[in-house]
Amino acid sequence: MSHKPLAPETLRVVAQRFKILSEPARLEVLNMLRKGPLNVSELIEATGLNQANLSKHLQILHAGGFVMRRRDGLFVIYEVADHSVFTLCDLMCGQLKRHATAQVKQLRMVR
Amino acid sequence: MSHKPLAPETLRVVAQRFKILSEPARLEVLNMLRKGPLNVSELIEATGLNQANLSKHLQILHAGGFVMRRRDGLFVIYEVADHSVFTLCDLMCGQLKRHATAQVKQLRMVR
DNA sequence: TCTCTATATAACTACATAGAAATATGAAAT
DNA sequence: ATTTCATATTTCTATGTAGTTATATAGAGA
Repeated sequence: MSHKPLAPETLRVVAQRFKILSEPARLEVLNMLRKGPLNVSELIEATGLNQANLSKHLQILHAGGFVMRRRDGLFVIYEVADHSVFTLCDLMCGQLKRHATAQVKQLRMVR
Repeated sequence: MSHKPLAPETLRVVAQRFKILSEPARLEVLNMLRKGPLNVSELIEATGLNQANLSKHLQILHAGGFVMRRRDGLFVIYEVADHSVFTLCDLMCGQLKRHATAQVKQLRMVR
């Protein structure tokens, strides 16, 4: 009756990737990069995050392979590595809407 | 040049949903429920989680609308509410594989 | 070389949460 | 009513990490 157990290691690495997307700041960074590459200074302006904090988030996104980077003189330019991340976000939004709708219906039944 | 800013509230709730999926234990619970509904006792056995801990994870999954529950006598039966969560996981796995492959290629270039 | 600018890292604090143990709730059965 | 079983909740501890400040690195130019 039980389902084939996924390797604990698999569960860990997948969960870890979800964790990277579980910060509003990082989602905003990805969203800002949706239209195209930006350097760190532009991202500071676009997101309002302070330099050190943004840099940390960028390292995390980069380590997870969500963004690529290249140096251009003094600047470092970041860009989305895998646009399927936006598919993920859209799916998540869809679930969110369905869940919210279900909750509203539930409330209506109570009244 | 900057992208349309998403409402901070939107970013927060989407990030919060990703956070729910960012725990190996919760992913395992969902995976165990993939084939069909199970009660808590069966889930304890299937996952190896202790009762209190599993119960907490189930509350979190339920609050997020990932699972539904119903009582059956002494038992409480949980079931996946929205199977699109598995689409999310599959997408994440795909990204993971591409990222891993890219890293291997990168290593080859260094040698 | 020294200096300036852009970005990264270290060190720290504050807060969130996973896990475990103890206790509470709730439904059935005697 | 009380006992028993299944599940939920509370309380506590330990760990992880976001944000901030201060400092380090790296490249460009004088």
